[in-house]
Amino acid sequence: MIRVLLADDQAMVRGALATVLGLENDIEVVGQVGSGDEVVAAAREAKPDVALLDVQMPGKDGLEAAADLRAALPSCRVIICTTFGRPGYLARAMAAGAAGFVVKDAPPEQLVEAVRRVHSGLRVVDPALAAESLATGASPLTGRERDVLREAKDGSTVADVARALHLSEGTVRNHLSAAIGKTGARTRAEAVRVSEERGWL
Amino acid sequence: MIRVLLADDQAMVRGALATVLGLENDIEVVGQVGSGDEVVAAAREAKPDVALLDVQMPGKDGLEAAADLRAALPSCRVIICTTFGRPGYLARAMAAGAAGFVVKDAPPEQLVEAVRRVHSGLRVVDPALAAESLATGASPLTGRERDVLREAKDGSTVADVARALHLSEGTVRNHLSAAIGKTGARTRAEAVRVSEERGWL
DNA sequence: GGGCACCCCTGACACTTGTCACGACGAGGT
DNA sequence: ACCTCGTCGTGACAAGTGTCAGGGGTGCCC
Repeated sequence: MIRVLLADDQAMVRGALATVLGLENDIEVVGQVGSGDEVVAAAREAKPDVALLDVQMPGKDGLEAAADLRAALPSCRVIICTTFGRPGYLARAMAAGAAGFVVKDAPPEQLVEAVRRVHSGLRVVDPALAAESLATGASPLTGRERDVLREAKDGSTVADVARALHLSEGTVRNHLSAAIGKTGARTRAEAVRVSEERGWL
Repeated sequence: MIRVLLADDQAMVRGALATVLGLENDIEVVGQVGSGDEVVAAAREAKPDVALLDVQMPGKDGLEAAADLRAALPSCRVIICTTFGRPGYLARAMAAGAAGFVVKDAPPEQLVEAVRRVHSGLRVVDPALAAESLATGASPLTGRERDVLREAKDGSTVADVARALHLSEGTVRNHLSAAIGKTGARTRAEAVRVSEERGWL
C-alpha cells in the first residue's frame, strides 16, 4: 500500500484526485490539506510515502512546503502537481528535492503512474517541460530585481515600491530598468508578465 | 440516468471529476472536451442533460460556450464550474442562461448535488458569491473601456493599444483614464488587476 | 426636438517612467 | 591586491502616461 498525502487549495479537485487515487488498490490517501502551512504537520501525523503538492496555495508555497517536508521527513517523497508548466517551477521543484513534477494538463492515469514510479525510487518529469526548462535557462534576475518586480506586480508606482522596500526611487527605477532589459520587455508590466511565465517570480 | 458533458482544459481535473461523477449511480458522463469550441459539437453528439463548463478554456470562453449551447440545445442545462469566484462571472453566467454556478473551492459532493438539483429544474448558486455579486454591482465600464483595458493587460504601451484597436493615442489615453477613475485605481496596471478580480474583463 | 450616453478626436499640461552615465560600498573569487 | 558582481545612490534627459477641457459625431429614449 502506497500512503499518499494530498495538498491543493481547491477542495473540489483535491477531493476528486483523492477519489481517483483511492480507487487504485495499491494506493491509499491518508491525508488532505488545503494550504502549504499544514503540510508538514499533516505529514508527521499521517506518515505518507508520497506527498502530492500543488504549487499555488494560500500561505506557504507548494515549493517551499516541499523543501520543509524534505527536511522534516526525508523518507517522504514529493511530487509537485501544478496547473502551469512554468520552466522555473520545475527547476525550483528539483532544487527543493522533489522527485516528480506533473502538470494538470496530463491525463489522470499519469498521476497514478507518477505516484507508483516515485514510490519505487524513480524520478518523474514531463520530458517536454524539461526541455523547455533547459532552453529557458535559469533566472538572470538578481535578488533585488526580483524583489522590485514582485512588488511592482500589482500595479504599484515607483514611489510605492521604494517605500515598501526602503529604497530610493532612483534605485528602484534602475533595478526595474535592468529587469526590463533582461526580460527583453519594453514595459515594467511586460517584464512582470514574462518573469511570471518563466517562473522567475 | 443523468447524462453529463464535461468541459475543462485541464485533463487531470476533468478526468478526476468524470470519475467522481461516474461513481454515482444516477449519473453518467457521456462526453468530455478540453476547449470551449468543441462544446456544442460534442453536445449535439452526446445529447447530455447537463453540461459542466469551466470558465477559462482555450478558444471559446466557458461563458460564451454556455450561451452557444443554450441556443443550440435549449433542453441541455448548464452549470459553470470555475476556479475563481469572480462576481462578474456569476452575473455573466446567469445572463448566458446558466442554471448553476459552482466554485472549485467547494467540496466535490457539492458538485454532484448541483448536477442533481439542476437536472431537476432548480437553480444552484453559491449564496456567499451571490451576495458579493450584488454588492459589487454590474460593471461600470463601457465597451470600449473594457476593450482598451483588455488590450493593455499584458503590458502594451498606449501606442500598441492604439494600433491594435485602430484608435488615436489620445483616445486610448482617455478611455484608460476613465477606466482608472471608475475602478478607483491610480495606475493602468492597477485598473487591470481590479477589473480582472471583479470579472469585468 | 432635446437630453443623454457613448464614441472618437485634439491639444496641452504635469507627472511618472525608462534609460544612461557615473560614483561608492561590500562580498567573493583569482 | 585585483577584478567582478551585486547593491544603492545621484543627476539628468527623453519618452510615455494620466488628466483636463474642449469639439464633433452617433444612436436611443422621453
